Amino acid sequence: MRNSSADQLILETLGVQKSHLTSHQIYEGVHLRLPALNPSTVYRALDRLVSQGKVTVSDMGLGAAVFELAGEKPHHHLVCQGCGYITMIADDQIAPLMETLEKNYHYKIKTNHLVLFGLCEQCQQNH
Amino acid sequence: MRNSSADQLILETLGVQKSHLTSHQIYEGVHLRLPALNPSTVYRALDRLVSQGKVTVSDMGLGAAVFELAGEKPHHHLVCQGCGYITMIADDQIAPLMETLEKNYHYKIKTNHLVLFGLCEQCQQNH
DNA sequence: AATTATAATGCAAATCTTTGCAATTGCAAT
DNA sequence: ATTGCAATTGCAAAGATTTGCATTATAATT
Repeated sequence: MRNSSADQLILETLGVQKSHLTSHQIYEGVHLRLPALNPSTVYRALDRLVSQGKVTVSDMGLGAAVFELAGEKPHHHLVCQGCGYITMIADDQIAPLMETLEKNYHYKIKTNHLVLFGLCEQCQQNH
Repeated sequence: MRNSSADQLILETLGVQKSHLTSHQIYEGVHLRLPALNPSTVYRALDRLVSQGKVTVSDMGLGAAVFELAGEKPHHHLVCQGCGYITMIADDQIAPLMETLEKNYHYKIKTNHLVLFGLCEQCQQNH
């Protein structure tokens, strides 16, 4: 494992934007600052960072996975499959489960962003 | 919403294989039985089924999202980012959380497959 | 049965992502 | 400083997925 400039750029980009970025958005952002950088380099660097646990991925049902810095404050979402509305879930509700799992399975969980799909109250009725 | 033959084929394929299939694997499977079917039709049908809640998606860190029939018995995984080993999590451990969330947020949760990433006991030490 | 509105499909092009291989770079050991 | 090894990168090609638009099929209505 080596200190790569692509990795650095990606980490900075994620650090600045602090939002959920798709791989392509990341490529675009990095490309602005260093146009010479090849797409495949960016995609490969992203893979690396994820498997190193420095970056996390989640699927928010947007058609593409989204990335963010690992170590950001854990936060979670409910996504309604009826209307698309996204609700935040406080980490208080999730953290205890994570701790239980870590204890039961002797695991150190890195996932800091859960996305759960379902139907909101309204969309259950409109069914 | 209409009864489409592509949808039927996909549901049957998922029903037979009962495993986690990527969109491309699904396309291949369906293509075997009906070679005339266009890729874009399959991908669009898959989208449709997901947003209708008949099929669920999850990212297992394999580089591609995996699909399965909604309504299958809920099951969950821990994926180790060190060695890649996959541990099953009993639904007993997860179900209570889901119920709590459903109550607190008046939601009907459809996600039946959680995938959490982290480090197993060994890989924490080898760090 | 004919008509209409809407959903699903095919096709081709565009876009996004992955992969193989050769060239380059960074790091450590000499 | 030089050397050697392994990781990273660029490039080009292949592969996967999405999109726009015209066409076809479906279901409901008349």
